[in-house]
Amino acid sequence: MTGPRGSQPTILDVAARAGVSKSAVSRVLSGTGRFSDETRERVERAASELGYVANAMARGLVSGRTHTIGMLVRDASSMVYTALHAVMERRASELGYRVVTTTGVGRVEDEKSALAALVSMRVDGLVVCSGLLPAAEIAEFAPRIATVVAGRPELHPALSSVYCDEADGGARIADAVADAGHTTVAVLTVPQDNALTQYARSQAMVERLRSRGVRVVDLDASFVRPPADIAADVAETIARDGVTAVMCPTDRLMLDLCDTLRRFDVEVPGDVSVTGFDGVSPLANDWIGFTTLEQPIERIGREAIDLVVGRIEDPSSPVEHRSLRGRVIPGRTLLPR
Amino acid sequence: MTGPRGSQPTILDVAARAGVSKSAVSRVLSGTGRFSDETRERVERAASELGYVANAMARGLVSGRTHTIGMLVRDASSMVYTALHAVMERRASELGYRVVTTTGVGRVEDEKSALAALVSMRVDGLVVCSGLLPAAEIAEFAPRIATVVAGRPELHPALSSVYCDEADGGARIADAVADAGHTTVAVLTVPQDNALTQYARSQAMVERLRSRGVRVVDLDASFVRPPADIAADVAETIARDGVTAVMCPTDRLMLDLCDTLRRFDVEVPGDVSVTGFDGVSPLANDWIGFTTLEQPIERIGREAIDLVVGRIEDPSSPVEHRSLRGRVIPGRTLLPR
DNA sequence: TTGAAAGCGATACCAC
DNA sequence: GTGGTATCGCTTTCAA
Repeated sequence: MTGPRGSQPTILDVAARAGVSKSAVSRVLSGTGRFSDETRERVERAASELGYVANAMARGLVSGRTHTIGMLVRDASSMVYTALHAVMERRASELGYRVVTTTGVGRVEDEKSALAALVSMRVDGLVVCSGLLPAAEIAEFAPRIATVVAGRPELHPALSSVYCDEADGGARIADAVADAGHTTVAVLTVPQDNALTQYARSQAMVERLRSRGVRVVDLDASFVRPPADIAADVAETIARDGVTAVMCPTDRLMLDLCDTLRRFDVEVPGDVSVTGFDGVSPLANDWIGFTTLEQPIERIGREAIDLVVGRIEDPSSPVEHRSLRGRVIPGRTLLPR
Repeated sequence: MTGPRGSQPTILDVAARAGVSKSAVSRVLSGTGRFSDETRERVERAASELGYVANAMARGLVSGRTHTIGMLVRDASSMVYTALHAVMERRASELGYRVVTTTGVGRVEDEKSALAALVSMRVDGLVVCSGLLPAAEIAEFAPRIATVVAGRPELHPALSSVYCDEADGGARIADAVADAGHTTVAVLTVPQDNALTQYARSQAMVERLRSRGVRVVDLDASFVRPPADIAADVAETIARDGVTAVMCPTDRLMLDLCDTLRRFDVEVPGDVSVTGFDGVSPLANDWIGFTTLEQPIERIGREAIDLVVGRIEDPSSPVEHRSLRGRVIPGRTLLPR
């Protein structure tokens, strides 16, 4: 180590050790330009002996490119974002990009700063996977960085997006419930500003149920309400209104509901049928048996990456909005009636 | 926008617009040094009008600090890593750091390059959450970057680590099985080089069971084997050896097993009891009812961050190894016998 | 309090 | 083929 304690070796250290100029080192290590075999060998040896790792900041500063896509996720512990993350990472690496992920810790302010952090790193492209941050905040960077919104319908004219068709999904799972013969159904709904997508799908469920002549009870499932309170409402509506099925906007909420309902001596699916939404592993599993709508996560992730990379490599490529359909997964939490 | 199309405004653009020098802008925006109120106001206005976001590369290049912790996770779709991610993000932000996450896509080679990518970004610290990458590969960077291994016991002298006490955990869950009266038990085991931690916990289970006089059938659960094959082995050993309980090294594997066992007409827990390991939400849920060992994810994540930040801010702070105990979560997949 | 100037570590365009 | 030099955007002395 040449520099002060704790500092990393630079291209100059490598050059000195190899007995060549730093230009030569740069050429060899980046594989551009010409150099002799001997130069290559000496440089490579020196670099590996020194444990040299090029400084991406310096490199990005001059080249203006980082070959990195920044991904903003809403909640690192959500399975949906998690699944998206994995898919995107894979696709990006196929295309020669690296993905770095950051997340707000739930608050809008944090997400803004997380997004700014990504921008400050000068990632080549941005994929936003969060139904929290308003489109305007995201669009602010769009003129300067290729930006795609994934997993949420966002028809902003400056932002491309890929998402599950929530209206179709909500309608289909509602059809499954209606087809099973339920005539009085509770739908858990979150406020629009809690989560756009969840709101949209619940609305679609309500609408389709009504159009099929099903009586609908709308229940408040705001994020701030403890699952126990929601379960209490559900238990009450079962007793009072004769509800025989409950539709949830996410599998996660469905799980919490199934869990807490037991405290009210309500068993799923014995006493009431329940459906979810997302269909992401590991909850989407035959043994668990959730009846749910599976989002096309694989395609969403893949196409989101394809869209950003497309825009990175050709900034003139048009904004696109891709709506992808999910499919109903039948399970044992929905019983015919 | 001053520069060429698509480029971001620089400190010079802000300076020009505010009618001050770039030094002044730098001082105001980073809040260091002295400046008049008027200067501050003009700079702030110019910056926000331009949508200026400082270039972290340029900044980091000169300051030598990024205030960023790089996190390497093995598998972005694993719930354990995902949970760790969320915890770390939260703790880091409390301490004034940002976390960026990368992941290999499963192969050792990819993890090495993902780690190198983090190093090349010159993150201030590294948290490695992967049982895949050999310690030597990780340790290579340790002299120059504060490095902590989380979620896996790593006693390498250059690396701090925080992890769940696998031996204790394996023994405790094994005790639960033995206490329930099972006398012939199958333990699913993965090869050591598939996953150190999983290997360790399975070994601990086997050992404890044997020491309690339980007959143990060791079953191969290599990552490469399809769950159906594993389930077939389990079904066979139930029929042939009279196994009444199966212990799995992860909840995930447990779930796959429960699922595929049904194809062999083996019901859980009716025909056989099953236990898992990890206890991470959402699978750790009363309704699902897994009997498992809950890892202290919250503490692991928090302490990992505390350790890296400690070493970032005081490089002379000693290497530490913290072993944290988990606890058994009773569930309905383990029946007394 | 302010601005000019010197780098940080790499790349790229030069002559040689 | 090779090495010098300007340059990327910013922070940080250092004079003024």
